[in-house]
Amino acid sequence: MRSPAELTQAFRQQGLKLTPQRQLLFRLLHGNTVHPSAEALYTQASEVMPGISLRTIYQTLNDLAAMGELQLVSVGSGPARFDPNVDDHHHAVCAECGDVVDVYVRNLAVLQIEGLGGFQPDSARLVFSGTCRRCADAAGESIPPSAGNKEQAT
Amino acid sequence: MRSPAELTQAFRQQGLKLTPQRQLLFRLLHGNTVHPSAEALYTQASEVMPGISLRTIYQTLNDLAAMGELQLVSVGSGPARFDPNVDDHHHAVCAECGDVVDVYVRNLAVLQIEGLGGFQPDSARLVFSGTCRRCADAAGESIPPSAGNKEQAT
DNA sequence: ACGGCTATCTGCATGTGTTGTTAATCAGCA
DNA sequence: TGCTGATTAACAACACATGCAGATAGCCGT
Repeated sequence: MRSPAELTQAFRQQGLKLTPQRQLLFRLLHGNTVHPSAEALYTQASEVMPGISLRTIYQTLNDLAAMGELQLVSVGSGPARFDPNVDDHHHAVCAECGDVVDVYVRNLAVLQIEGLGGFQPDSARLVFSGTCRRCADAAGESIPPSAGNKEQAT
Repeated sequence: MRSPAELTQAFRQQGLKLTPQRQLLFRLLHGNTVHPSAEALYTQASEVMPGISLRTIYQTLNDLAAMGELQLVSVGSGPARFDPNVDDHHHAVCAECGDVVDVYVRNLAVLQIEGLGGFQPDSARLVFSGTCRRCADAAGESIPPSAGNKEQAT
C-alpha cells in the first residue's frame, strides 16, 4: 500500500473525497504488518476518532482493496484480514493465537505440479500453519512456574 | 476417505450408529472429486432422501473430518468445501466457475522461504487460482462472431 | 422378536461476519 | 457557497455455520 500522502493524491485523482476517516485508516494501515481484521481496525480507529462507523471501515477497506492497495487474506476461519503489503508474498498462520506473518518464497516456479490437466493458473497462494515464536515460547515456559527471567520477544 | 463398507466398520467400532443418512453421505462422498459444499451435498442427498436435514449433513461432515476421513478445503470466499481425498495434495480453484481440482506437488520442500523468523510451520496449503479447462474453452467459443475472433486476455 | 438406552435426526433458533438500505446530516472540493 | 459524495445510525438482510430440545430410531442384551 502506498503512503498516506500518495493515497491522498490517488483518491483525489479519482474524484474521491479525502475525509478524515479515510485518512485515519490510511495511517492505521500504512506499514501495518499485523494483518488486522475490520473489527480490529474499527477498535483502533474508535480510540482516535470516537463515533466512526464500522460501516465506514468496511467501505474504505473494500475501496482500498478494489484499488489494489490492500490484499485480502482469508485464513480459513474467522473474519477476513487485510494486508497493506501487496508484494508477491505468502502467509503463515499461527494455529494457537491466529497471528499472521508475511512469508516470501522466491522460487515457487520450481515446483513440480501434477494434476492441473488444462487448468491455467495465474496466481498461487501458499499458507503455512504452525506455531509462532511467541506461542512456542509461551508453551515452553509456562510448564515450570519458575523458569527464571523471561524476556518477551515481541 | 475409506469406502462406505470400511466406514461402516469404523463407525460401529467407535460406538457410532449407522444411520441411513450417514450411509447415504458415505456413498455420495466416496470417490467424489468435485469438492462439494455442505449445501451441494444437501441438495444431492435430498433427491435420494427427501426430508434429510442440512444440519445432519454438517454434523456428519464434521464427524468425518474429525475422523480424518475428509479434508476441509477453504477457498477464499464462499462455503467450505469437503474433499474425501486426504492424500497430501493441494488445490486449484477456477476464478470463473469456482470449480476445485486436486493438484499434487512433490517437491514442496525445495522452496526457499524467508520471513518465518521463529515460526514453526507444520503444514502448508497451496491454492492456485486461474481458469479451468472448461471455462477457458467456453470463453474461447462463446465470443460471438461479431467480436471478430478476438482473444480476451481477461 | 422385543424393549430400553442413548446416539442421532430434525426443525428452529442463534451466532458471526459482512453487506444492503434509507434518510438525514455533514463536509470536501471546485 | 453550492454541488455532491461521504458518513452515520438504525436497521434488515444475507451467507454460512452451529446450538438446542424434543422426537426418532439404531444397537444391544434378553
